[in-house]
Amino acid sequence: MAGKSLIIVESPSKAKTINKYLGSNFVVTSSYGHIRDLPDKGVAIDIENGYTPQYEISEDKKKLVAELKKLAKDADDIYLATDEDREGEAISWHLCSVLNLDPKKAKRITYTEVTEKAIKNAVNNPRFINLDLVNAQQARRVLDRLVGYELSPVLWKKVKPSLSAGRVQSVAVRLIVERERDVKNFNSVATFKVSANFIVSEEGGRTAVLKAESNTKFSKEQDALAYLEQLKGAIFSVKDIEKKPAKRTPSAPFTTSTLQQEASRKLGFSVLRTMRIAQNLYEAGHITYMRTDSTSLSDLALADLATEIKQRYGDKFHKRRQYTTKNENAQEAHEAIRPSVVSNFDIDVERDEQRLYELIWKRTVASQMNDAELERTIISIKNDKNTDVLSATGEVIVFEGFLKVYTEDTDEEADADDAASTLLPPVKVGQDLNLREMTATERFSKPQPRYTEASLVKKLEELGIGRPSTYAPTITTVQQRGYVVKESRDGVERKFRVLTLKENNIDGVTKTEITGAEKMKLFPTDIGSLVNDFLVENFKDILDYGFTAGIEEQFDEIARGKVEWSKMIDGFYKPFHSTVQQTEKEAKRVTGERLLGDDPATGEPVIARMGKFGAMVQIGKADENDESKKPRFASLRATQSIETITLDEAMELFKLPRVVGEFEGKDVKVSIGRFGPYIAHNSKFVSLKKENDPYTIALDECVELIKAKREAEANALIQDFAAEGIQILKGRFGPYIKKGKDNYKIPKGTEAELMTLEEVLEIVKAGPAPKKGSRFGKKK
DNA sequence: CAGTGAGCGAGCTTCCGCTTGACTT
Repeated sequence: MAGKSLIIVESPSKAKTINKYLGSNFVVTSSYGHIRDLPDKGVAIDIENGYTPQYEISEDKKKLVAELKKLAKDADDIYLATDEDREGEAISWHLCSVLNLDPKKAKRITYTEVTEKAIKNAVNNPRFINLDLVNAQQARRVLDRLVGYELSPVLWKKVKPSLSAGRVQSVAVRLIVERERDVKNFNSVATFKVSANFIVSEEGGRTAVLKAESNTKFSKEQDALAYLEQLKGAIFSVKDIEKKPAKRTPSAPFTTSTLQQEASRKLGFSVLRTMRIAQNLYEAGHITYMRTDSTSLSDLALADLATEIKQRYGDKFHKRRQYTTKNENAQEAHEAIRPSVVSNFDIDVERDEQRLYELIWKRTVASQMNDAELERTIISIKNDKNTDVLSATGEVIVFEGFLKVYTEDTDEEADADDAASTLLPPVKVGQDLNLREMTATERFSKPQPRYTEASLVKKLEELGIGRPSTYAPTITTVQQRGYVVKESRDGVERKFRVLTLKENNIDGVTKTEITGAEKMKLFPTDIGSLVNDFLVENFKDILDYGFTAGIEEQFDEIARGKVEWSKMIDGFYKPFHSTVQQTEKEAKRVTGERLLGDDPATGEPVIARMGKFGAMVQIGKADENDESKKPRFASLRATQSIETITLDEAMELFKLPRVVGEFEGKDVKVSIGRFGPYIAHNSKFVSLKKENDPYTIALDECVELIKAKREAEANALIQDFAAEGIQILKGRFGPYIKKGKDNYKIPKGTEAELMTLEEVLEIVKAGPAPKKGSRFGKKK
């Protein structure tokens, strides 16, 4: 390694690419993101001493850091090439600290595009670490820790253990809670909209239909009826034909957020799935980096795109465009998400990867294509009975431009009556038109739609909350905490009136439609609403939609060297901490308690509230003076909520646990537990199937389930050391050892059937396997 | 596709932002 230079980047795939560009005098390796951070345990900030963070090398990075140290020791020169943003600057600074480099002298290089020219240019022009930018990152990190680790314990005390709050997740939950309330409180207004179909004779004796609409709307059916009455026998004619040119412009290339939105709309992917697939494409070298907030393309990419478009579609389809990023918070450390090699349209990957790649390819190519030119035609139609004018709108494409490749979808459901992009039959001004029928249809105003994962990401980005690397994990977190659920819900039937004028006759019919049906939308849970209301009431500032934008401005001041970071934090923390203390002292426990009515049997009050293990209903209240007076409890079903459950529904819940009968001399009891409905029999438990109703299931059905479970257990038993109370069982991940409540892993390559008692005891002695941690950020 | 089934007595939970890998109890 003597005479060689070491370059450290953040992503290993990037390291691989850069390695190809630089000669053998360079060794390119990666830090895999941050290498040091605050430990999980405790606040780990010395608040009294200038908020000094107590950084640690993360457990899973120790091995990596040791390797980096070794490489650094042997290198002549070290270039810190982490991303050109706040976090990247901090990573370089942490690298200095673990590699014993002087941050004032270390060589820091940056580039926003991974091309040979950009990399070589960067290596030839190193700078020093920007300590102001590092301090802005430290302020960000410390503030997030203080908010998260002081707010969460307040929730443990006042609401329920293990809950969490934070600058980003709590605002995400607030958006969903408030949108849900808007939807529930929305007053739908009915209006009658008028449309008409005319018959137009075309050359050759054929006829075409011209569809037109009136701008006049009626709030009452009788007014709509009067309008139609008035037009009985009317003669309609073309009043005017107006033609206007119009154009459409392509969208900017993908950022993380817009990719997540379009993959959701066009492919139905969750944001997590989109990111996983994009990661695969990135690692295989098919696309550029997928966590980016930038819409810009490298000069190299622009040139390749020009060649590709001209060759595929012709010169007039190409238009060079460089997009500026609208988002004020963008840090633009990378390019937009684009194909690495634009001439590759077909790549050899899995189907989902292919579909996402195609989307990226088309979006990128379209972004460098010419506007689509359209001609919009508006035909106005008058009549001899009133002054109302109907109009028919049509659109024809004069020049396809980028539409040849790509159209962006919108979140709004397309109106089925939308007349856009239709060709209108040929008519002349003054020409009479034959009315086939005219209808006045009752339509209802709609509330703002509930959020999908992707539209929530869009909203968060607009508010400047969260980063490309955290959108998907944030959405997972709020669901994991039980604040939010993603599900589909059935709609309800709604009646609407349709009045039809046909052949001088008016008919009124009542039709039904389904309204309010939702597909994979985000809904708040009881605990989500409860926690949100508590936080909004007591920590209004932090839950404010503008909070992040406000502190980002202060971080910018730090980055510009105008403000000392610990002073900024002090200004935030002093009032925040005193609010925390005051809330802990004064705020009442939040249970969302709601009185449903009285128990018909005993006359005692029945309430719904949040308990330690979730939403529940309760009959009677505990009495300190009377030990014998214990309330009865029952958990709510997953589909029920504290805010909407009725007394009758609550009383149903108390029918469990239910003794169905006897089997082998023991009671067969049915109840609903933490994991859903189950049968308890002879101190064993059997889960009910989806189709079994715990309130009505019969004894023979229960017995069947018990027998089935016994058989499954017998099949799962590989070895039984009854004397020691140890069993070897067949599990989901292969065989494992079970003793009492503990499970033990069997080493790879060991034949479970042939294990001796001695071998098993050896494993048991070594202790049970550690509990499963979360997917990201493994616990020790 | 195994296991879990309570209603605080113990200790623990928790943030946001960078990154990918190991093969689960």
